[in-house]
Amino acid sequence: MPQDTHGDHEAPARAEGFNHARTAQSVALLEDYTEMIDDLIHEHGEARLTDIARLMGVTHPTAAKAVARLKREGLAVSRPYRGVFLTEIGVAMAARVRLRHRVVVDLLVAVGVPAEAAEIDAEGIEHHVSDATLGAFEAFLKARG
Amino acid sequence: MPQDTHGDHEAPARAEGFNHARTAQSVALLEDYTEMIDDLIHEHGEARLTDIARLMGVTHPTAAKAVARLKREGLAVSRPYRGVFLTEIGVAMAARVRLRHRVVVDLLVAVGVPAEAAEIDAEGIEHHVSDATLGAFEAFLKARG
DNA sequence: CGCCAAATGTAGCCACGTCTACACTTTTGT
DNA sequence: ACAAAAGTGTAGACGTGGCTACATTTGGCG
Repeated sequence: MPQDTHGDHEAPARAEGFNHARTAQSVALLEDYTEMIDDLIHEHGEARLTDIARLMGVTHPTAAKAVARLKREGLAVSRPYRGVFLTEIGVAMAARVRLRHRVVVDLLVAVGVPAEAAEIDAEGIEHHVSDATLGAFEAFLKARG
Repeated sequence: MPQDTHGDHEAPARAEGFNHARTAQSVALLEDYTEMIDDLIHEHGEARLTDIARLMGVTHPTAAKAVARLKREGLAVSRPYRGVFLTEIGVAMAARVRLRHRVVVDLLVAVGVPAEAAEIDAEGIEHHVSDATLGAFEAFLKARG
């Protein structure tokens, strides 16, 4: 819902973080669905709308709209009453998102967060982890082997 | 926008994290504005709508709507054409949010994230940090004093 | 004091994510 | 093969956060 038709005018530095967070939020949904679809395809050979909806914790029309957006953005394809599939770009995004998710969870655990909380919190945190931060996380994890 | 009228039906464990993240999102805006108002009051003695809007990186009607919601939720008070003030609850929330923000930034820096990226990313991350995770962060920071 | 600029309020629009309700396919089971 | 069940599509409603445009109030300055 950020629709961001404009940008920053002349936003003070303080606002940068907020605008950034709002933008991230708009991408988060794409990332989550993309990863979920990729998971389903790997596990069941196909991604059914009903399964997507159930696993995402939403109703099927909501999932359908999300898939429509994925298609609009060139991340997925599907034909009526058939499953959903990812495009090359979608697959790449899924891989990137999955890697980031694992790194975030690992880092949280590494600094002492209980595994269960780490999994839940990571779902929200990961979308706000920039490349710079991700790199630092990886370096930290590597350094303590 | 989660309107969450119901909850989980019977969401699989997988969905828990997503629902949690969606709920957090709905609270994030309240937290951000509350903290911003608190900051302004401390720095300038009052929180003007225009300043709030500018610092949040939005237009003034958007800030006005947010303030209206804060008032609805009992976090702030204001009279027409006067500044905005926090209720006791609002002040408490601001303090909690500020502490959490600082801990998150400190932790990011502690694991090697550049200060600038840490500040920006923290703005999005903090809203998804549960009490359990926050506690772990504090323990980690203390342990390496 | 009066007037104009700046601040605030209000109305109306759009996009989004969510839901319910209902229509229509596809699959399944007897 | 056909009816019932399951899956999918589509319409319509809501709340929210964003914006622009316009109305109103404050406040400062000549």
